[in-house]
Amino acid sequence: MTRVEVNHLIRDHRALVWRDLLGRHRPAVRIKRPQTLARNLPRIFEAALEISNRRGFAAMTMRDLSAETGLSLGALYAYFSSKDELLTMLQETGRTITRRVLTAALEGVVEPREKLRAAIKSHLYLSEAMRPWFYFSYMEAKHLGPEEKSRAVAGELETEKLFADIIAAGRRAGVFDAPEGALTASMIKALVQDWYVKRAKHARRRISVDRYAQAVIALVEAYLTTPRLSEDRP
Amino acid sequence: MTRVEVNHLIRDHRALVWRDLLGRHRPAVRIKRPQTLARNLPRIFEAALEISNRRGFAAMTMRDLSAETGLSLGALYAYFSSKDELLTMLQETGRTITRRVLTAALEGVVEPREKLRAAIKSHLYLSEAMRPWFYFSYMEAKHLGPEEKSRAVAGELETEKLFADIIAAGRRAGVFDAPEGALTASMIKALVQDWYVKRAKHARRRISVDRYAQAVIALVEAYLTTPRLSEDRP
DNA sequence: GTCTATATACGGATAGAC
DNA sequence: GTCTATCCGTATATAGAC
Repeated sequence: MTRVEVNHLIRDHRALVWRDLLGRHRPAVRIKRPQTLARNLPRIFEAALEISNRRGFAAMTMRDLSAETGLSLGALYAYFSSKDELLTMLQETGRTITRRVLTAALEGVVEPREKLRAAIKSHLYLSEAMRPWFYFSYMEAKHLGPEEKSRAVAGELETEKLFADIIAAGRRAGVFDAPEGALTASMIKALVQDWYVKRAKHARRRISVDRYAQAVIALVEAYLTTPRLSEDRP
Repeated sequence: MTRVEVNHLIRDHRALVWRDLLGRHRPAVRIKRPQTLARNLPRIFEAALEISNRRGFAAMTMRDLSAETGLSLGALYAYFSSKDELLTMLQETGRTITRRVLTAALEGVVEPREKLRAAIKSHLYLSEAMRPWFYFSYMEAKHLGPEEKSRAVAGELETEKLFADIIAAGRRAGVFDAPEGALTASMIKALVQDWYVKRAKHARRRISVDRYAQAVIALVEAYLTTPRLSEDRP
């Protein structure tokens, strides 16, 4: 799974994700012409992510968004019914695309070592291609309403389970020695998240996404394939 | 380094941290009697952390804080001059105590393996004892003003450098094989942060801090002590 | 569809009595 | 030191013209 392949998957799925999104928010979106929507909604989303990721969603005012997009306050409210709904729409987009692309990226890969590598890489490449969305989802998840928050948590666990299932399969196949499979999956997820949450730091150090991916893979594989020694302390 | 020892260190240093803090904010704090300060300021801080960690600092209103502490709006402003200064005070407290306790915890430990284990454990135990502060520092760091933000970043890097220095020393001593020392340090930090950022998840799974510490240590030691194979892909 | 102008409410912060 | 009452700015959201 290369960066280019992941980017192709993103392109393939993006249109479907937008359609899903609009389907779920029909009454709020008062714009009728698909062309207008396609021209402005992505700009609104990008601007909202940019401002929110700098100062936080709560601190972003509709006037900021208006200035950044070039649309008036009144116009903005034709694309969503409230600031809160904008938050929900943004979160949904990130979650949906993550699920779709990751599923597609792993289709057909069966050998556990290969599959684990592919899962780590495609997650990293995906987060690289859509960094603002990932960062936003991570930082603003707790500001969601109860039902949206529980969807966000479910999405997180789904991704984590993907790693856990690969490790479990590897154990059954005898290629992994994993005394803490679920915990290892959770640690992999933490490492992947750190890539996009601390993006600026890694960039300053000139760490490329491929080098980071290799480091994570090497770390995890050393753990999963080292014969466990019983001298390890309790 | 046990949990109990870390808790003792926290207790020993707490008073000094408070004094530092008040020294730096003298003009803003209008409360004169130390007793009154000692009774109310901790309550204000706890309440602020509790509300902020649930809904975000920006979304916390002074009226919320007033309700939660039982102090009136007017009274609150005798303890700090603005909501922004409250944010700064909260951040400073967490940073200062982290630096002091971690330094004290590693005093006298020299053997690299031992030292790395002690650093991981004491960081985890510390974050466990002061979870609200750690979570708050992590989530709200980006909402700080420029000079406070750069202090926060410096604090992060200081902690990370602590891990990096131990790994470098271990490499010189021949006990660690670390092709990516700095990156490994950054990954350890990410894993430690995940402990307190995703606290609820770990609690739900009944993962104790000791079990988590063991998993992180085992993961990292497997990587740092496995002879590197050149068959690893580029 | 998009604009300007505005209703309405809520937030941070202060004044001044006790 | 703490309270109540209030100032003043700014936020979200809407009305209605174009």
